[in-house]
Amino acid sequence: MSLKLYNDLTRKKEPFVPIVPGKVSFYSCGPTVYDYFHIGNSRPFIVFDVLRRYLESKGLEVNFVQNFTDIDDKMINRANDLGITVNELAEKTIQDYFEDADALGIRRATHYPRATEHIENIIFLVMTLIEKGHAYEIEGDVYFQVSTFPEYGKLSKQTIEELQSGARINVDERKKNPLDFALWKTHKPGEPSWESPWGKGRPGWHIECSAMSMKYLGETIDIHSGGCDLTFPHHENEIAQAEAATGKEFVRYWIHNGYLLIDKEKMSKSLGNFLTARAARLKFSPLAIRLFMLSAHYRSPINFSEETLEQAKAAVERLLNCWSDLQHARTHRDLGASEHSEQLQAIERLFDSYIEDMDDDFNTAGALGSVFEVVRLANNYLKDNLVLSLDVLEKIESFFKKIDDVMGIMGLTDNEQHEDSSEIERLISERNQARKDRNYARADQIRDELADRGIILEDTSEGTKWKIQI
RNA sequence: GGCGGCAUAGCCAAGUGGUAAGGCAGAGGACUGCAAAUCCUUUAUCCCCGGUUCGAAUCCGGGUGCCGCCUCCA
Repeated sequence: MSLKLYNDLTRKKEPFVPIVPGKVSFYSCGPTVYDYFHIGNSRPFIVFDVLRRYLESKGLEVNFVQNFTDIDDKMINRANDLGITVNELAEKTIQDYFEDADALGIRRATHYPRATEHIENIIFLVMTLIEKGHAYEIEGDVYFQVSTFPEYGKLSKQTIEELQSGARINVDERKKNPLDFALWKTHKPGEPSWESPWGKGRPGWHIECSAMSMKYLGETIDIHSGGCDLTFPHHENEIAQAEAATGKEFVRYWIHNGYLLIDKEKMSKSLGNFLTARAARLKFSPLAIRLFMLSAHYRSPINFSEETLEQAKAAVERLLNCWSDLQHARTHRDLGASEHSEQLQAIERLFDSYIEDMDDDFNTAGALGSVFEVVRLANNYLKDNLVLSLDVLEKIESFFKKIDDVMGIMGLTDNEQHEDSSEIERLISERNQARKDRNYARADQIRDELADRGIILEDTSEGTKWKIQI
């Protein structure tokens, strides 16, 4: 059993075989840091975080690189609007990025290269392309000449001619071909610029990813990911730049996530129909947002709505309730050495099924099915057996820990519980004494106080359970 | 015009040849100081038409509808 990934380059599912056994080089296109990222932007961050974690769970060492685009038109315009420098804007936005990404359980990448810190690498790459006849300079601008790269269009499955016929852009008359794209842009007054062989200027957008990917991961890497709207032109151009320069294959597996829609429309800043990830995570729990993102296949469009998020939240609560019931049972039930091999085998089968789905092009929605089947198994097990097998309990707990370590939907590993459980237990005892004394006013008071702290109490036939509200 | 995706129960969503996972909501039941919460059980023949096949949601042809890329965009 091994991982298969849908490769957009071949439009087929292919067995994933890393270049270097045991290691994975993974470049994921990151944000342009001019504003908070919105919940649509967070889809690739979350799903590729999960893919990265899954690879690691298989024992692979993943070198995960995500860039920050910190110089382009949007950066310049926004900085001007705010009356700050482009660098100040970048610093502030990157800080905000980490605040939101961390809160959403997105693990830190191995490297976060920024375009402005790799100007030398970029210039060197542009020089190489000029030397090799793939690029030309006009009045301080440098363009990539697509006609010199016959494979141009191989990712978007279009020929240069087909791409031209559909072009809607206003053609810059100086370019040799409308599809030629800027590698270097000449300096304009009031814009940040760097010295280069072509005068002062700044890099084009696409070149940074090629340059930084090669710097941190090598000329040929395993995986390059991004939103499907980056397929053309961004990733097509990255391929052209890198492969024209090195003569080697740039990326083995290209993977793209589908859009997040809102009211059936693409969520985007230009349409103005966006919700920032910050607002979303404050309104819904990060765990619910993650489960929502994983509830559909990563390549399918997914519709964001109040209703779908509430559904995800309820699903997370089901997981968490099961977990807290298991913890309660551990301390309140007899743990006999009784044989429950049927359960053990069933859990193993469900874990295999989870792996099978994840291995099949990262089918998180299918994998979640197995997760919830374990929930039902666990609930039934607790319901049907007064004396529990420690083996079974540990097997179930281990299952949840493993899937949570990859999906991050239960907060078992990343969100440490900061509540003082002994304090809570003490209040619960006090409340139960009050209940025995029929002092329900005091009992309810304690329950309300804990509720204010986000602790939910549940009275059951085997005592009072507590859990944290998400 | 070119390229591509999608259509499965009230909602979300797996499933690519053998009579449809899972989640949410709903209904019934259990538990309970009322309540809440929780748990259990339960709910579909897969957009339409035609074809291939012993057998199709799953393959082929046609149709309808929705969406995306070809311009900055995750």
